[in-house]
Amino acid sequence: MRLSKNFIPTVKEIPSDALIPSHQLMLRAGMIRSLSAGVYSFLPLGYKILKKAMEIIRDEMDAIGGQEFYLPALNPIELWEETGRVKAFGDTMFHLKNRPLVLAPTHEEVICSIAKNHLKSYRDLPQIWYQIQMKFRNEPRPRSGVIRGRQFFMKDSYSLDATWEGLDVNYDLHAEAYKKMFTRAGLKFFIVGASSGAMGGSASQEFMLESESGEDTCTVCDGCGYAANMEVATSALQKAHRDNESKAITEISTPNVGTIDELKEFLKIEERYLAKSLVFMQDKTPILVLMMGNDQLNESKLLSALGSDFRSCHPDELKSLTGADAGSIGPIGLQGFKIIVDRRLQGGNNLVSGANKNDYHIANIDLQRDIKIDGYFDLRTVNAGEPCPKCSKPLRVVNAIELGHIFKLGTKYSDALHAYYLDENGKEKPIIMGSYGIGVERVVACFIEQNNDKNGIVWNNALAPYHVHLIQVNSNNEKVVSIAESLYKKLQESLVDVLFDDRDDVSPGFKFKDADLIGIPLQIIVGEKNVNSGNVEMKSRSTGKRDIIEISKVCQYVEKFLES
RNA sequence: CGGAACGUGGCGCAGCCCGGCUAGCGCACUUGCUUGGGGUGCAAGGGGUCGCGGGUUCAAAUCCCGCCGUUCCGACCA
Repeated sequence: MRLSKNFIPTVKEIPSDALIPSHQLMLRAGMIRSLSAGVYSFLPLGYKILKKAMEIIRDEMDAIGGQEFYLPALNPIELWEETGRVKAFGDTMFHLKNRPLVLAPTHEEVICSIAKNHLKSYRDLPQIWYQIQMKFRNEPRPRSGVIRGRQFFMKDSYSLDATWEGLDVNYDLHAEAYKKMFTRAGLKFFIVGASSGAMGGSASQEFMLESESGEDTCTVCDGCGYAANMEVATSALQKAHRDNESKAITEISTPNVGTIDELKEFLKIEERYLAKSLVFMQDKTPILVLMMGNDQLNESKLLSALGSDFRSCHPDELKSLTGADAGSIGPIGLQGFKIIVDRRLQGGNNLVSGANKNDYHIANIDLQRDIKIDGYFDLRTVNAGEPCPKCSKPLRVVNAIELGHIFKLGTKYSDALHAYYLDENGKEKPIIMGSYGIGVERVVACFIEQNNDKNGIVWNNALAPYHVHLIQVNSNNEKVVSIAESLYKKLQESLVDVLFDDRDDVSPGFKFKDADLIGIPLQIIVGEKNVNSGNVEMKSRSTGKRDIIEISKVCQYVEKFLES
């Protein structure tokens, strides 16, 4: 492709709205332009790269027997009413004003409606159905360029099975396919156990990429490779140990002591003896949550412990429910509360907690003796430096970008939409589903996040928009022009995809800067210096290494380079 | 949705606090010359409803009010 005739609008200056490297570079290299918040046009260069990413994904999906669909973005709203997801998505789903249609944010409903009409027998199963298409989500806050947009390409696949064992097989096939895709794309990723959240289902893993600009938080262990989303992460931190003797309960005066730190200072005791109380409302039931010391409650963990949504209490509500303000609330003497306790406190005795009376605490609480407890759960948030639950090395806490997510969905959607099949015994059963997503733009943006330098992007062969970047340095030199032209022709004949900088109105420095910015792995530089002795220069974008080679050996060199 | 900032030729910005000549600078663009291995140099040009609406004033890019847009922090994130 000739740069003189094609549209790759590179820019020198960094657009002020772009903060992260991938966003800045995608704009500067002429890959994308923004149209409005979270909505991007892909220009020819960017689209070419996006298609490369899709091709890798498609290839690995086909390899596990996936069948590609093209599904409608416009969905009748009634379909979404049936699964209750109009409400579940709420404002995140785009609604059309002049038809009862919504823009699909994902496609479980459509897949199910097809399955329901055509997969009637266990003999029709299993199936893997996938699509690589635009999804629409009215994100309240788009950010980080194409990493969180309001419309984006997603590879979504759905496994349809007759048995739970079959689901396990398809789930594992997807996990393996994902590893292959991301490895081929050159991404340094890790896999975490995750919360399946409101999506429902039994197991779920996320494919993550460590990045400062990530919106998820994960713990990772550099020792053994353990990694988990903070929503489910645990550590091998010591539990409360039980003193031999449980002392008698006593009320103690603690004037002006509100926080755990103040209490620790005031009583001069170890933090592990302190039980912090938090109050939530679930429907109309007040919930008291006990945490050790300064341990932070993780709301995702609480959500899975409670099973349904909850909210925190207003200050005046706290006072009327417990008789005290936050800071003096405790488990002793509460009426009508459900009490749940973090596992770290399990078995604890001689604990101090609020007395439900301002400025007073109760000492020597024995959880087994003094309180009726409705359950122990892991509720705390892991902190950096705590020991890994597998190997006890210190954990790191990192931000990460979610590239892909695989779920064992189960029968939630097939039940709601009556997608049933007949088993060997002629018995009607819901199809068992899995759902597996990948953010395509994220694959591209994440690659750039991990592969750039001060001059621009550094593509690998898998995602690079062109195989080689041919630079004709001196357009006024006939010999340079004729050699560059003949190399262009010859390379194209060898099926090499060439970006040819044949511009005659641009200085050499400008061309080199553009080449480094766009970041094609191999640059072929045709300049006066070398052609006079029958040579051209091959420059690797990643290493900066230059080889002077004979003109006749260019194709051979390129071939070898592309294989590596 | 809560908090904050910004909005001035295509891009990056100055001017605004303290109202007053024809709204400026760099990049990009056009033309000519120049240069030709790391965003050449010189010269001459074109391009602006100063986000939108209202108000104050003799006079508003500048002060006041409202709205819209964009970005950041938080909440949310299937």
